[in-house]
Amino acid sequence: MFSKACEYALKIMIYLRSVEDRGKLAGLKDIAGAIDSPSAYTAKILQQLVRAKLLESLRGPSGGFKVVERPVTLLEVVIAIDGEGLVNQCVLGLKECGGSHPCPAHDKFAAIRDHLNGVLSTTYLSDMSGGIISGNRFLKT
Amino acid sequence: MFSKACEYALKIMIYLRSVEDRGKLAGLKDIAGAIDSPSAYTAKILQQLVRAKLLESLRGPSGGFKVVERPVTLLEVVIAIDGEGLVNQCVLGLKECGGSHPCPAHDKFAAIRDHLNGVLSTTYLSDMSGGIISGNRFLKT
DNA sequence: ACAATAACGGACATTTTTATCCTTAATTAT
DNA sequence: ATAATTAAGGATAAAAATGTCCGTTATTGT
Repeated sequence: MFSKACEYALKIMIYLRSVEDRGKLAGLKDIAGAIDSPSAYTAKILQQLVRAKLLESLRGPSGGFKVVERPVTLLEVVIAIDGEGLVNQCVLGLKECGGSHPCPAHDKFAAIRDHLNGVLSTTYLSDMSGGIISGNRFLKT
Repeated sequence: MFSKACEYALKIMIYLRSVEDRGKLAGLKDIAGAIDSPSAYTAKILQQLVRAKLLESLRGPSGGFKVVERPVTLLEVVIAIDGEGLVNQCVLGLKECGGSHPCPAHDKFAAIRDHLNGVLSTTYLSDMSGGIISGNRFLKT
């Protein structure tokens, strides 16, 4: 469904939201440990998220990353890493699908895409971070 | 959502079902033309579908491919090419997700997966082929 | 039997994704 | 100022997905 990079990105964002809820910020090693991801690759994804303006970074000792102030949806994270394909492209790969030129699966998958879109666009990082803080939800193993 | 190979596979199966509805069978070139896919790569996917027992092949002049007799669902095609990951793995990539060890997104995505699973497992090739035959639905451009 | 046809299968090539390494730049604390 | 720390960025490597090429095998029609 999502690329590996996007899975990491979602976990990063949820984790950072949970850290920030506790008034802290986290560095690369901390993050990679928390989500069990390869550190150097995680650094690349963090950079993408900073460029996409979903994260802010601070260099130097006691530096690290934190989520921007405004509420952030899962959809924003997915689009920042995987692009809009999942949410607006034909499942059979047709360039133009819909209107007078639909693929055979168009209607059934339009409903699924709407469902997915609905969840992604109305779920905020803050909806996910509570379970991490309370220890009822997990980001690894 | 699906790999390119799986997109091709779904188009192949729907196309072949529509051809067979008209009492014919189709060869590689015919198929690749109908779904606008690279011929050699398409051949590899056809082989996978034969091995998965979703297609039967006939060699020699007037040979080609046809869908097996029994009804085939979209889910069978997806699993044959992309495996069961989409349908039973955690969207955040957790090995174990659910029960006492769920990821933060578990519930919301379980619903989406159920929806997807429902559509894939109850939609048959024959449900898709009519639109191709009548020319109201398309497999390319 | 023979030639033509079409699927099969292995090897190879290209592209994309995932992952690592190492140097540079910025910031902090001493 | 200096040393330590941490993100940024470029180059490279490894793996997986996508795509191509070509010889082999089975089948058909003549």
